[in-house]
Amino acid sequence: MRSPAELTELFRTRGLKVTPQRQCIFRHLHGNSMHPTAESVHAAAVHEMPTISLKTVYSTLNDLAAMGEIQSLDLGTGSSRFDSNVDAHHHLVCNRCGLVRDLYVEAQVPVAPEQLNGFTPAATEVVIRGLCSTCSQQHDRTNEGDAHG
Amino acid sequence: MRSPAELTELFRTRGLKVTPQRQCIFRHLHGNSMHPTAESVHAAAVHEMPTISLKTVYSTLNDLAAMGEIQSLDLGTGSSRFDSNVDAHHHLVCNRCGLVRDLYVEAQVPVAPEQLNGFTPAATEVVIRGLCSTCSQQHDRTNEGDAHG
DNA sequence: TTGCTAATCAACAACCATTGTCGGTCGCCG
DNA sequence: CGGCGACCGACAATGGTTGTTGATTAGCAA
Repeated sequence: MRSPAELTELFRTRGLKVTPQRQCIFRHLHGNSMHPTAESVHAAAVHEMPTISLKTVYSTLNDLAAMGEIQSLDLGTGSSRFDSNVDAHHHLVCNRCGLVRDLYVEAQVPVAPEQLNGFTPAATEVVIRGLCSTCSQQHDRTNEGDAHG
Repeated sequence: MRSPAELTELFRTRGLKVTPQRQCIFRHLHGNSMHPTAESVHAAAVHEMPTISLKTVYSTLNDLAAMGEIQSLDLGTGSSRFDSNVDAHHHLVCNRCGLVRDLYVEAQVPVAPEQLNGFTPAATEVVIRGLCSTCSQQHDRTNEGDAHG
């Protein structure tokens, strides 16, 4: 996504006011590769602005997503995650802790035209599910423990 | 998924009772490639059993998914969809009407080990989003109309 | 056939993520 | 400076899903 300064410009151009709340959200998203939920953006923002409301966070995130400045992801982890990375990329998702990591890979999906059968593809999303490094190690230990039991 | 008869056996083996409700759900899932939601399974089942409850449908679907007989999909269409196809395959999803189609493709996702960085992959899901044939045509007409206005 | 027990039902409440509403206040920016 | 958009708090409402309760039904093993 663009820098907070650029987003400030963009919002002004669109007739949207650049409030401290929005700037706060811009800053928390910029360079953030954690794929935060609205809740966690709010939690982070509250440290700076104790009275910022979850509602404001949601609407600002939706505004940004509508402008294409961030991406809204539904990875089946219960709540939407917001990705400040708009480049073409895919995702690794931990089945245990829900961690999401960006994955830069050119996926080859050789779809024959007759398989499309009239379907017009627009975007290809690849999600690799598994266990993140932390959960992998915990899983190993769990297995060891089971083996002894 | 297996045939209703096989599922009947499986349920008995597991100590689960084979009720008319469950059999009705088995039948409606078998060979169904529509990726129905719990709601739509319920709607179909009600035609045969007017008093079958949505709750029963949910719990039976969850039982089947826990046994690996069907697959629960979250494709960002609002509600979970249940896929009676457990083979390795991917999905086409219509951005407009939410239609889901199976896609049999061997996706090549060349992930370098250093990209995994400790992540242990278990499954790769590919979702191609776009417009189904029906919505594609409607979209074309809409564009024509816009061009005239 | 009987009896245990799981399954089901209806009706309802609760959950979670998200959005809407409202009245009142604040403050961005032309 | 002033209009209007944004914000707040507080709350209700949505939609999908799960839990609860108490009564009834019925699968299936003995």
